[in-house]
Amino acid sequence: MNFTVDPSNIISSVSKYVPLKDVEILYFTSLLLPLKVRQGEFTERTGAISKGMIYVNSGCLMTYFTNKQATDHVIQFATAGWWTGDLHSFTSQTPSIYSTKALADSEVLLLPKNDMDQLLERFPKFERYFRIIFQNSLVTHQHRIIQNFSVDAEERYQEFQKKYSTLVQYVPLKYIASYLGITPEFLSKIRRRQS
Amino acid sequence: MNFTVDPSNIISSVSKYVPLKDVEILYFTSLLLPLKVRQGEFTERTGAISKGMIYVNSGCLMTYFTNKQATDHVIQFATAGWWTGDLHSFTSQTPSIYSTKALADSEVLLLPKNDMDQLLERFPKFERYFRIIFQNSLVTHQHRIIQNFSVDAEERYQEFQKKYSTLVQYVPLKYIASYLGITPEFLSKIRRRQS
DNA sequence: ATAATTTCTTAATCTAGTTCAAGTCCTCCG
DNA sequence: CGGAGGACTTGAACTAGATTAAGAAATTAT
Repeated sequence: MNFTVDPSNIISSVSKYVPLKDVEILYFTSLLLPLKVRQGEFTERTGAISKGMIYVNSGCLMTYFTNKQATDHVIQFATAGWWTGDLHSFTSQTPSIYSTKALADSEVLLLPKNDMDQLLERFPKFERYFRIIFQNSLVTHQHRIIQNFSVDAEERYQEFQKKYSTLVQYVPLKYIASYLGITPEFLSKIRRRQS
Repeated sequence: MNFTVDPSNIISSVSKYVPLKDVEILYFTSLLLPLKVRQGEFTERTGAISKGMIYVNSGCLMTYFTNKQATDHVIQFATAGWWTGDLHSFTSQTPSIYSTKALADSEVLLLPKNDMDQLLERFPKFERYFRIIFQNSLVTHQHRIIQNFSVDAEERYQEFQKKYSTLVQYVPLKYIASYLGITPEFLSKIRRRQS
């Protein structure tokens, strides 16, 4: 381990849902692999098996899917305090169909599958934590599906601006377009209309 | 309780992920509220707070969202062995924005919020079960978002037919259209093309 | 600085999917 | 049995958003 990351962020994130004892904190943090990722670098790559769940300590990453026509589709942005990665590849330990890339210099904590399994085995308390994390994420995903069906691109962009006002400043517009499910050209049109 | 439901389905569903002792089975099933729902009846309604997590023992339900323009958007179908309901309303105990309706005469098991909380408190083993359920569901939802962005309606319909071949027979086409994010008229066109 | 590359915008053309309106087919119910 | 309402289809007109191609602006590298 060539550098360390202050684990206080992730600990307080977990503590929001389950109270932790010192021994649990110690064991949990011992499993986390700190990683520095420079802007443009990848933590996960299409075709490779997921290295683990990724907790963003600082910076910003995005996860996207590349289809047969070689167009990218952003499925999520993750800023400090979020978990990201390819949950499917992680769960099934099969080659990933997603890539995860840093949009800014970032510090992340990696929790490999085996280590997570052992963590959950030894301290079932963490089952609760991840159950809540996944449950909340599920609500968000359902909301996004509805939104994509029942709201037009312009309104979706406005909601995005509200919800991710910090991101809007440094995430390239083409990725925002992709996240919204439209082309960069069309996002341009929307932006002109607005001003 | 005016009738009972054989709990062997739900027990074997849970047992697939966590081994259960008799006392756990007994307690768990004691919490489940059996409900008979006739075709066309609702288990959940927009504006009301979620009654609980809904396990489908037999039959088929659908959950949908109605937007300001009064158009329905199906977010999921649930057949035997699936959980359904409005997870957001369930989690936050706020009024639901979804409705859940039976597409066929069905038997469901209701797990109210308080009871689930107590279950998880008393037997943390169930945290694991629901963690896995939510984790898998999350993977499915991510896949659906990607699919809606990168695959056209015709291909989406074909995938649907493969994946839900049992449903296709008795779910009205307009609901399938809604699930796919298109109008019934356009689905009609797609179907004509195919034959 | 200047060149090179990527990002963003603009405009013209095109298309997947919508809307509206009408008609057919089913099913269920008195 | 007939009729009433919902489910499905058809077609014509329309529109949100895609595609293509080009240029302007911003970053990055040399």
